[in-house]
Amino acid sequence: MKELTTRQHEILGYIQLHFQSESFWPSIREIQSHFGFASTNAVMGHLRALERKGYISRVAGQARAYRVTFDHQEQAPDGATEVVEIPIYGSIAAGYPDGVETGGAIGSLQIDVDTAGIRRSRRAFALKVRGESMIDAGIFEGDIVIVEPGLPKSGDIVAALIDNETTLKRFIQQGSGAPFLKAENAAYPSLHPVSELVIQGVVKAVVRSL
Amino acid sequence: MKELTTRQHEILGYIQLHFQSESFWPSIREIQSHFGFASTNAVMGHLRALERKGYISRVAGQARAYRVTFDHQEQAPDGATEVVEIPIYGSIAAGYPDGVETGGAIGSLQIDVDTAGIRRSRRAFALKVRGESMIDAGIFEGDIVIVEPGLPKSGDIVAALIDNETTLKRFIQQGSGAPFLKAENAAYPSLHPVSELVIQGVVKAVVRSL
DNA sequence: CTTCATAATGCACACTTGTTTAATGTTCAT
DNA sequence: ATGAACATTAAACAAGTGTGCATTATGAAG
Repeated sequence: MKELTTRQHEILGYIQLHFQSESFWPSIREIQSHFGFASTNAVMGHLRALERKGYISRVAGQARAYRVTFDHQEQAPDGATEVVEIPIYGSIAAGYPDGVETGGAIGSLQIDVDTAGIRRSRRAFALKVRGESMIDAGIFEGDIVIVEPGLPKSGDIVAALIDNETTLKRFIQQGSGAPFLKAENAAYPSLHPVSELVIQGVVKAVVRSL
Repeated sequence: MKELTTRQHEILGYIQLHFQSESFWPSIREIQSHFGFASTNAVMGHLRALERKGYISRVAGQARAYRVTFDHQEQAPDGATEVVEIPIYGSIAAGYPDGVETGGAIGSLQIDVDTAGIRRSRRAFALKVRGESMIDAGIFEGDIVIVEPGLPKSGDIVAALIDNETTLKRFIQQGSGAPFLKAENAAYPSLHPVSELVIQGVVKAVVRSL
């Protein structure tokens, strides 16, 4: 594939951008005005060059009738990042999620381990958030949190089993004192739990579909 | 969504098919001759109907300048959700979110299309969020938003190009009035942009690594 | 030094294409 | 039967749009 000059590169970039945002191609005069040319022929020359070099293909005489044949924006070569499938639970009834029987799962998602911030070795799971106790931490009802089993550090958001129900709270441990759980919502009280505190895991990522 | 008549359905099918195979839209006369109409006005009526019912959106007076807003047919045939790789940009400088300079990507993430709420056909990209203008919508600095190029509906969060910088705002259009952009942070003003508003895409998902 | 590709101006032409107005006939629910 | 939405014909207009020719200038290659 022949190289493009700077100007040709800009033109190709613009028409692809225009196509992406408008879903139809720019006319020659639209390209002209975008680049501030005084003549449509400046554009013509570049389009001819792009076609000659094989980047686009045009239909002669017809309006906005062309296509980008060579996709200029190459894909990032597949990195070493690994994609894992994570089951989504609506709630986790009694203690730890069963990783084996996925009967309770209400769905699943796939995401690469780097983005989710998890290790493949641990069995991560996901929860669909109910309630608004973490709203001040930017976690809303309907969001999906990815939880990795493990011990929390102070400040982590954890999935904790309280009254037989999984709840999201911020885990706080000051000095060597007893840890407590803080709801990130001014309307909710903090919990100073007794010994019966079961931490199911640490929230590693939040995914929200809009 | 209002129902389509048989004829309207055929027309919509044809223009989508034409777009798929040619990557640009058919002109009115091309539609006309494909269906054997004796008058361009037969097509005009159907296009008006399709636009009125919200299936397409047209640019008045311009050639082949429209788009299909509601994707009528086309459904993923495979039950297995598909994982796509999405490039992450730190910012989009001069209006080229594509890989014109692939160096712009600061990473990539992989996620299944269902969770991200995107279509594989569109070229989605991701942005690392800077600033706090969307804090009230639960989008914080450092979050990653997945953006799909396309036209926004009122209430959508969009990536918009303002002063040569990509910014997240909520897109509001009341009735048929001019749209404006609203920051989801009480400390930030709303923007009533002039015509030079470039919407780079609609935010479909938010991913936060903790 | 000449030649060639790139880059751009200026202008006019002609085809492409969207749009309008006027009319006719159909189907369908009220 | 009556209005409303649908379907289509017909002719003409105006704007959108691609294209050609003439011309100038620059930098790299031969």
